[in-house]
Amino acid sequence: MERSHDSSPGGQLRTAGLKRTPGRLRVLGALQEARQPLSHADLERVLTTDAHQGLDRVTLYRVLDSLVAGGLALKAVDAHGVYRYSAADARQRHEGHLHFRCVDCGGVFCLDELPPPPPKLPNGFRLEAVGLDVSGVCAKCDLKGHPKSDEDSSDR
Amino acid sequence: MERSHDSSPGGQLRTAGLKRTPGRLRVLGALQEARQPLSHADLERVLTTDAHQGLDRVTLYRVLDSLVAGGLALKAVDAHGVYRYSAADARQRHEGHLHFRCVDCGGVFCLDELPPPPPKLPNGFRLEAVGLDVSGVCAKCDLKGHPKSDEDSSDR
DNA sequence: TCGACAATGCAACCGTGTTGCATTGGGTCT
DNA sequence: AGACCCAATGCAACACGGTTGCATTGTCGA
Ligand SMILES: [Mn+2]
Ligand SMILES: [Mn+2]
Ligand SMILES: [Zn+2]
Ligand SMILES: [Zn+2]
Repeated sequence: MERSHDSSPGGQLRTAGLKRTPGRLRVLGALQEARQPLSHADLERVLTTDAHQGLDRVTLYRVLDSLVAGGLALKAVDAHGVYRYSAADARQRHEGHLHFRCVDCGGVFCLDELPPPPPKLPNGFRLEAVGLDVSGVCAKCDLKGHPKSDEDSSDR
Repeated sequence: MERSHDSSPGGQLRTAGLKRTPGRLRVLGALQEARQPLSHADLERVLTTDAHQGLDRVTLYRVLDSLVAGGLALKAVDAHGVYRYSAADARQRHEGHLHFRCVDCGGVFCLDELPPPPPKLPNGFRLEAVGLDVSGVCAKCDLKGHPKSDEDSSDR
């Protein structure tokens, strides 16, 4: 039985014109399960189970490249300068509202607020993206003590 | 002659409680001259002249850390995952309006538009920063040919 | 002027991401 | 099913940004 519009990982790969390999299936599945964008390192961890051993480092990078090229995944830099990947369709479900990122625990929370209207640009300028980064400390992390003058404001 | 509120690099270092060393003076000066945020590599280039040889790589990183810690410089990740630094007071002059970043040439342009109002947060959440990232292609880069289906959309 | 302690230089290291190349394996055609 | 082609994989080596440890130098206050 074969549906022409298959929304399973396999069908999505076929639709995108990508070969359906074990690695791509597992990575795409992991991205769709994930509740936040995952880094390469995250994916190596989540793909290494008792059952399967993880992909080769380089292969994972190339799998991610192919998913991005095929429009099945999105790639963005996080606050530490590391690329994070998310399933494209998962991203669509978070298009109509803003998000808050906790700088302490890294958690991402959906807000009940609309994205800002696109700004007016000078003549000849072409707008491609408007990203609003709302960040701070979430309720749980705010309770767990903020030792007056936060000594541990280290990055990377 | 010594003013208590000295806005020169030397005075700013003193006010911030940082030792006034040649490296810090030159780096802070370079950041204040700069018209865009500079990366570590940018600074190595701009600090290496016929007159002076550049600081040691590691020292430059530590100088930048100290300026950030002292509140004299700001640190942010660019689209390629590289840290860029700007003088804090230079940044203040760009607080009342938005900016547009060209993803092609990297240029930053001031927009005649106000920052968005801070969003409402769930109870217990503490807002620390709201960053609006407006990006696309500037007028000059848009002219210089976009070969229909942009083959060169490579990152990093 | 002297001494304490911060800042520097140098070497070694780490994590992320890339490139080259030989080998494997998916998809397709017969 | 079998054969073929080229994309996908694994492995080694590399590039680059950024960090750590430690001995030496220099700032600044006593
Ligand atoms: Mn959401
Ligand atoms: Mn401006
Ligand atoms: Zn949190
Ligand atoms: Zn441009």
